[in-house]
Amino acid sequence: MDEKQALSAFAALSQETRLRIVRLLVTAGPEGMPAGAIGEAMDGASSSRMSFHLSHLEQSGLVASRRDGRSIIYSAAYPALSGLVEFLMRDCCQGHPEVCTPAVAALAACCVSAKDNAHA
Amino acid sequence: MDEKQALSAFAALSQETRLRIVRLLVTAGPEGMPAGAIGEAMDGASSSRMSFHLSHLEQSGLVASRRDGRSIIYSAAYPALSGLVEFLMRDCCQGHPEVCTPAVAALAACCVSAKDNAHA
DNA sequence: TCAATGTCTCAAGAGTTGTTGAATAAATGA
DNA sequence: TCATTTATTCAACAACTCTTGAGACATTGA
Repeated sequence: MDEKQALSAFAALSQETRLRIVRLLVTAGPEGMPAGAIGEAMDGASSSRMSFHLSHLEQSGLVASRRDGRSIIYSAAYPALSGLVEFLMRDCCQGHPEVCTPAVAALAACCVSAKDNAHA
Repeated sequence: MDEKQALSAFAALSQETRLRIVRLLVTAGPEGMPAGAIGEAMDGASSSRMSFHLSHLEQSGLVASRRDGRSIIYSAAYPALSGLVEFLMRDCCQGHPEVCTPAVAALAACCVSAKDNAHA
């Protein structure tokens, strides 16, 4: 993740519909969802509007797509999300570890019950 | 951190100058830096331009300011950054813990040498 | 009090972004 | 082949964002 990619990702996430799509896909898991189903979840947004936002997200690298019959399935690009988090907090510890451990703890909290390798 | 705050924070981070300011302040530590010094670090951006971006960042909650004599000192709002990371990845584990542990690991990597409470 | 320093505010203009509706394209099944 | 379903592309327009330059405000030291 370089600055250019991070800027594109943050721009993608700074729009209400797109942020909701990303969060929906994050919880939907690796299998993803077809564009139509995502559109319905966005209080029935028009197809051209969905297409605009989905392609914006795909170009930013935050989601991936694949065709399945007539549908196009979109899914969260988890490595890109990890990379963005890492980019944002990179160098946060330069002499001040107390500053970023809360961020780690907050993020780790959602994984703790499942696995305990957060410090790997 | 709610959706509105997250949108504002992502919008703030989606602009090159502002992203650089945030990363500069993150590494600068809690003491922060005066506006003028930040401007010099942004290849000498004009004072009105810096003021525009700094107040944008302050409104989004990502940085804080305080006056010190003639200078105004800006510093990173670390809790807001933690909150944003947490918001972005919230619910990432719903049945798929393998999906977010890389993000935790990436973030924890920068803290590991200092402290080992990343799983707290 | 006055000049200098550091920063903010404001208005104007160029550029960018998001929505809409109509048209297009790809895949499927009758 | 033809109608249907699913999704994309395009042009136009309104709304928003960023930069610039001029001016104003707050603080300090002479």
